Amino acid sequence: MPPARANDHSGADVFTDMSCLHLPLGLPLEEIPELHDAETFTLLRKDEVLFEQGTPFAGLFLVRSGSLKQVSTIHGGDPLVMAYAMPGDLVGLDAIGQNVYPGTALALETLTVSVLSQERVSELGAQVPELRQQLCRNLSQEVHDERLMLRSLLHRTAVGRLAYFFVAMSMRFRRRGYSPTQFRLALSRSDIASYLGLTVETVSRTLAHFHKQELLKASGRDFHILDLDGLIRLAESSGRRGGR
Amino acid sequence: MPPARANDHSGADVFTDMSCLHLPLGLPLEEIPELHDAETFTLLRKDEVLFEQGTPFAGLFLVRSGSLKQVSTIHGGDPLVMAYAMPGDLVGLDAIGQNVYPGTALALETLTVSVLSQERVSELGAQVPELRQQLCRNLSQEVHDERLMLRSLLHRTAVGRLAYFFVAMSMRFRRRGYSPTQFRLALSRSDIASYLGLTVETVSRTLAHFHKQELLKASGRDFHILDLDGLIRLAESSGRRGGR
DNA sequence: AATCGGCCATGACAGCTATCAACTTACGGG
DNA sequence: CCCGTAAGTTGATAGCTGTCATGGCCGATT
Repeated sequence: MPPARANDHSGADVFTDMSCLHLPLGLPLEEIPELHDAETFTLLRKDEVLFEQGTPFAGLFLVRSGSLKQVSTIHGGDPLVMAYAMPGDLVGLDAIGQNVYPGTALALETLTVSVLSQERVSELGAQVPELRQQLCRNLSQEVHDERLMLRSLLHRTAVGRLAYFFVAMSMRFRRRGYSPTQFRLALSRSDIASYLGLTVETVSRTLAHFHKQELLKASGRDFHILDLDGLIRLAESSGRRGGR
Repeated sequence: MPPARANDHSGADVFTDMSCLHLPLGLPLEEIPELHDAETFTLLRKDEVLFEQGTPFAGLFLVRSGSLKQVSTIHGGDPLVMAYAMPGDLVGLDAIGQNVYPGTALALETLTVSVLSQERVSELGAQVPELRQQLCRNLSQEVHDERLMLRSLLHRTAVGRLAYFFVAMSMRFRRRGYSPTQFRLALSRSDIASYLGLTVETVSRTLAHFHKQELLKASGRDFHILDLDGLIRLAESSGRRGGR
């Protein structure tokens, strides 16, 4: 655990580790100068939307502080929590397919982002062609990781899903230079449940179970991982469906 | 609510949108001449592998006849069926992230593919820069669709998952110009189960259920959809997890 | 300070599905 | 033609988890 600090842009090739379980579309492309010295900061308060599902692509956003969730609604059904973005994550990349944002980005708390407008993105893409390629690669990589994660979640029980979730979160925080064992998630239980395909009650019960097993202590939205290896073990083995 | 329009992706129903649920990485990019007059055909018999998980990217493959499945193994766990490719599908695109094939491609029956070697791909990418972009877009699109599908599958019961599966298959066949109500899948029940995160028994029972309801008749690997609308209704509503 | 409402936890119960097991069917080889 | 193995089906059972209902906790508003 590198004793990194809050606004850590060190971006030193973080991707050497297969970036397993990289939930949102976060990229280590913070070397883009435009993202740093930009006075193009935006501030949002809780529950304010950064962009809405279905609106045309307007730009990318780098989370500076706070966090947001991305939710997609199918068909007027329930909105599904698709991703959680924390400081350092780049948001909006998944709009490149349709030139439309596939989900609504909603601030979970006071949030500041720096904006990379569409024009700026195009410019950059033209100026530095390898950037586009790099972006594409990273997107592809992330998205593939997530696909794998989702497929294995399909085969896992609630215990396995939540273990997987916290292991993933732990890795993300570690990568960002924060403590991998103690962190705060702005997501509600309900958000977590939606994200994992469970119900609030099951999430609650499973957290209580983890607590009893001395694996993870949750109080409100603060989490303290006591036995990461135990969680990893659960995440890997605790699937019950379609074993073989 | 914004006047949802072409932004369907979200709003509009997932099924009318053609590209949704496009299980494998199939692209309509058959305009590439190299793919047509290529004498670079390869023939594989059942159970032979086209490429193995973890091997470096060597090229793309266009399925000409037969079909294959792509399976990924995590951690020495059970192999998961990730995708099913039928004639017209382009396979191997998901290797661009890591330059490594993320899964093993296995022929489900006698299979012919035309090969687009890595060099050829690079050449083409250089010659026609918009091709690369197009490819990237399509990949992104597909992968996002699949992400949405997987997330909603997480919230669905066996009935919902299988209904979803067959509706998706129906769409794919329709897109390819085949009958959307009668088709043959080379996938075994076990493959389908793995693909959907269920067990063989549940798949079997659910198919029997569909049969009784006059929704879908399955005999062996031949499927005959009797009530597509009914299946769509099930696919959309038959989720039980995390309602709100 | 009191109240209201959202979030969270917990219990009871029912429904769904994995598991185990037995059986049938399909298919390929001797 | 018979048999052996794999694939598919069906049944019984147990376990997990969704649903419904209750109560506590906390923050926000009055």
